[in-house]
Amino acid sequence: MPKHPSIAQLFNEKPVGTRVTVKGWVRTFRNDQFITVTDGSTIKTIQVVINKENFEEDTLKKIQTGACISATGTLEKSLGKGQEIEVVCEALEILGESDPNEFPIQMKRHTLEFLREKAHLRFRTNTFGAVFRLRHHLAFAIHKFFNDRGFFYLHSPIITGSDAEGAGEMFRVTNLDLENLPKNEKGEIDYSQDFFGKTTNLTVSGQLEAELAALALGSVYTFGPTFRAENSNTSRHLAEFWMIEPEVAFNDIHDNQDLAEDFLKYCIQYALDHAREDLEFLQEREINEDKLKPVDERQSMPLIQRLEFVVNNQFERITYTEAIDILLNSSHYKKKKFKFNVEWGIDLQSEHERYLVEKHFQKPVIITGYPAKIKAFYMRLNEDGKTVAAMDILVPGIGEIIGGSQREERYEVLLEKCKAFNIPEDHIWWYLETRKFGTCPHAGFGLGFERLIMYVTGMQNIRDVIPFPRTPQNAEF
RNA sequence: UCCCUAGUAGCUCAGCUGGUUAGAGCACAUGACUGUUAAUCAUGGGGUCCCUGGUUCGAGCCCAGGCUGGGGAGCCA
Repeated sequence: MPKHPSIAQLFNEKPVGTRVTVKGWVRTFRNDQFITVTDGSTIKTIQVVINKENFEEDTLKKIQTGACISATGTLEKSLGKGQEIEVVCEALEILGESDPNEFPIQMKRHTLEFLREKAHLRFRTNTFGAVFRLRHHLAFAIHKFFNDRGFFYLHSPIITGSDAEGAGEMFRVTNLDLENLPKNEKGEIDYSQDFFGKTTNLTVSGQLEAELAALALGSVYTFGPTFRAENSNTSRHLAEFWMIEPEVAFNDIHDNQDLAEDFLKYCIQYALDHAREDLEFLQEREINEDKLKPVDERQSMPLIQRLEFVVNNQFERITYTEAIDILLNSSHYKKKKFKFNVEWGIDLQSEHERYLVEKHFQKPVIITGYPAKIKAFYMRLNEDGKTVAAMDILVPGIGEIIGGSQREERYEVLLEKCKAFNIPEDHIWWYLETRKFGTCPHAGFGLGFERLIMYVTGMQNIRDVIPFPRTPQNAEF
């Protein structure tokens, strides 16, 4: 514990009449008398009141927006209207100056795009303070949810020798001298001289490893960084993001849906219970930002109401085949408003998913039973022989937030799928072996952590919910 | 990667049909005021109009190419 109380503590305990020290950063200095200070412990700021007669002019000059100060004085009930308590300052120390001509964060509206370029300082703003406090609470909620249910936290490798994860383009990991690559007799690059004696990459998914662990420990989850070298330039994709992947032995696709729905609701409820003030701030922010937008682009429900709606309503559960029927029978389809064709066998396009979630059901939807051809090789083939026990959870505003499946546990069927998907057996021999030695039904899913944070905070761009976003052509900071 | 769109002061933006010395609010500096709430009032400083080239008597404005940001699509979480 720091020797001084945080601003959050001061507001919780309100030790009026006692001598306290506040340390934090100056937001504004009004009237040569009132310093608004934030220390990040809460969205709230505390007002430090000074009598300028009592302080050196040099000190007063250094009370600038962005400066770090330590103020000691008596905590009093505020005489002003804007706040309940304030510190009547007796001693003031400037811990770190901030040249106002250079400090870019002002007490005014900044665009998120501008703040993205100041990622090292944007933590100081209300918005990013709220977002990153929520990010913490959600991470904690995830661990608590799984821990309370007897799951074990599995650390899947970040550097992987497997190139069959099948989830996307990978980043190569090497310590070969790129200016002078070793070659074999055929003139090819000799990867046997690389650090691991073979080609290695950053992981695109911990799922296969999680399956190995689940078939021994029962219920496990991973929660770690994941990397995709795809040239995706959207507000929903990152090259480096954090993913949660539970995997449960003996669960089928229905258990998997129950787990995913419980999980999402738990995390959202946890945020509502533990970060209410931050959510209220973000809700206000969203309402104000919406005023600048055309009416049809505004949120139909305020943030907190949206979150409570998800917590209090059953997710809609439909099959892919039913989804296609709904789309085909929609007036939207009959008026030819979809850009992409709708027929059984297509991969659902963003516009289709959005229609189902935002127009038709207006709540989270779980779609199961996708055509085998458009889903990954490890998903369990259904009795009909053409669909798999896959599930996607779609939420309004974000689209797909969770993708999962019951895994193919039957050795022979999995071998066939490997052939059909051109996955060499010797690349995943270890994965196949779990189906030879005591295989069992099991299921799991993957959740993009940043997408959950987007949904809970209402932030529209994924670059604003991770401290230092990694996207194509951008790895600043 | 494809489509659309934007780039003017530190920030957010305006800038007419191509026409004289490029504007506002905020921020900043100086002063006044002193229980303020993004305080207020007065005065002041501050510009590679994204870059390169072109058209023109004349380009912030028109044209071409590029760079960067944003939105959408694809891929996906």
